[in-house]
Order: sequence, then structure tokens, then C-alpha cells
Amino acid sequence: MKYDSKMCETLLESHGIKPTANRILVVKALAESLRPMSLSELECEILSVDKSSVFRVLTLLREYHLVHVIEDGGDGVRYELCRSTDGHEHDDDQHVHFYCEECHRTFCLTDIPIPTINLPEGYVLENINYMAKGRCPKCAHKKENSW
Amino acid sequence: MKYDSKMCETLLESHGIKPTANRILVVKALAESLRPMSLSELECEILSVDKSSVFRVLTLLREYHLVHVIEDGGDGVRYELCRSTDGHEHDDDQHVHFYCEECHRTFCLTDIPIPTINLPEGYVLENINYMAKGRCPKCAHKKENSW
DNA sequence: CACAGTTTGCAACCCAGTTGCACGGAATCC
DNA sequence: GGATTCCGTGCAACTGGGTTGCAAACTGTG
Repeated sequence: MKYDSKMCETLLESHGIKPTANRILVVKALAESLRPMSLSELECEILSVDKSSVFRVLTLLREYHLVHVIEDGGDGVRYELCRSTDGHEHDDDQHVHFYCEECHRTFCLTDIPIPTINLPEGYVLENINYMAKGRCPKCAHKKENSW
Repeated sequence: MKYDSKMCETLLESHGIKPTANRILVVKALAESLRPMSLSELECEILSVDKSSVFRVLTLLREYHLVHVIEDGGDGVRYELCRSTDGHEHDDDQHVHFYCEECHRTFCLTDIPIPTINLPEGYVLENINYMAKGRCPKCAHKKENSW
């Protein structure tokens, strides 16, 4: 998918957010990334913007359900653009993620839906985090060869 | 399940760990807890032991596969006693966890196994973290009444 | 008892995430 | 158009969980 600044701008507006320069940059970075990004990854990606500003933009985007967070198994949380039908409270596009313990990247397995379970009586489900961990194709391959 | 100090001691020994006072306390706390505990929860539970000591005990227990960690969706990681057949590299007892966004506690749904998926070509699976989030029976009930 | 190795508590450190604050630019109101 | 308010931003400082360094206490072995 190709994203230019203009598209990010309208995306923001369609969610009722004023499209400032920083916000567009953050959305663009997220949109162009194939993988969910951590705060620090975003910081590195957009050096022109201060860490705290990136943080505040992300918080804002979360409030307006334009991004959601997932926990990579590693250190912190990662942010992912909601690609679902816009503006919904809950994201329909929940899918399985894969965390590579070698290169510490998180992949979206977009076409694998999260298998559901039957919760015991009384529990109210909000959302599910399904994180598979191991080695991504590239790292698994590398290892194989180095042995 | 009832756990006294003696049992914890033998549990440690059976894993090849010298059973010191602190270690027994930590294992006991974990064993008695119905839920996986965070480092800080353990700190509060065992006030007599220093934070860093708890931390070191936990690291040790992890090395010897007596406890494993899971990510609650919240702030950090939680520690859970491995109840699987002892000493295995990988825990057979992986089950679904439920994180209550109200009271921030993590529950083990011990009798719900993690549903498996078919990973795309090339990915090497190590383990899976299945975390359902929402409200636990108690909190869901509370909310219901307050409305 | 002396000695080497291990375990522990304390204090200091680290660092990602977060907040306070004051400047600067945009929107709003005479 | 110019004053005023509001909002977004960068900087610096703070926070708190996790981690490490170090020296004291403790263990056990000859």
C-alpha cells in the first residue's frame, strides 16, 4: 500500500484530528512500516520530531482509535495503524503477531485471524493479544547456515 | 493446592537449586498465589526480602526453568511457577491468561489450552503468549451494579 | 579457625516512558 | 488588523521498574 502525506492528512481528518505536521509524519511512518513500531523505532524514524511529541501524538491517535497497541514479547508496546473499517471502537482486524527473538522485530501475520476461545462464566472479553514467538524466516535461515 | 516451606525446599532441590531462605520464600509466594505475580507484587508480599534479592531469585528460577514469565498486557512481566512435568526446557502447561483491565490482575485459565495456528512457511515457533483482556467476573459484576 | 565461594542488602544507576513548563504559531474575537 | 486565547511543540526534568556494583554476612570445607 502506498501512502503519501496527503492521504495521511485526510486519514487524520476523517477521524476528527487536526492534521499537524508532526501527526502526519507519525501516521506516515506507521502506514509505511510493514510492522508495528515501538516508540523508540518511531523516534529513530522521525528524527526531526521530539520524543515527547511522538509520544503525545501516539496517545492522541490511540484515543481516536487510529492506532492500537500490541505487546511485543520484548520490552515495551508497539503501535500499529488500525486498518479496519474506520473509527470503530474495536478493531476488526485483530490478527496474530510474530515476535522474532533474534532480531527483535514484530511481524503482522495479517491473514491469520486470532483463534477464539470460550471464556469461563463471568469474564467479559475486550480484546485478545496473540503473540507467537520464535525466529522469523530470515533469522531462522541465517542460523541454519551458521551451523 | 497447599504448599508449605518444606515442599518448596524440596522443589528447589529437585531442580538443582540450593534452597536458601529467600528462595523458599519466593517460591512459596508464587506457589500460593493463584495468579502470576509481578516483581512488585512479590516485593509487597515478602517485605522482609530486598527488591534486588527477589529479582535475583527470580532470574535464577527462570534459568532453572522453575518459573516462566508471561506478559500481562499492563506494565511489565509476571512470573508463574512452572507446574509442568519438572525440568523441561519448554513448559507443557501453556495456557490462556486473562488480564483484567479494571483491577490489573492476571488470571490463569488453566484448563483452556492455547489454540494453535499454522504459521507461514519459514517461521520457527518457540512459544505462544495468548492474553485475553477485559474484565474479570468480580469487576464485571461490580460495574454492572453501579450502572 | 582460616579461607574461598555464595548469597544478601543497600545504594546507585539506567533508561523508556511520561510530565511540567514556557515558547511559538494558529485560530478567534473584537 | 491587532489583541487574546488556544493548541501543539521542544526541552528538560522527573518517575519508577528493573538492574548492577559492592561490601558485609553467611555457608561450608579443610
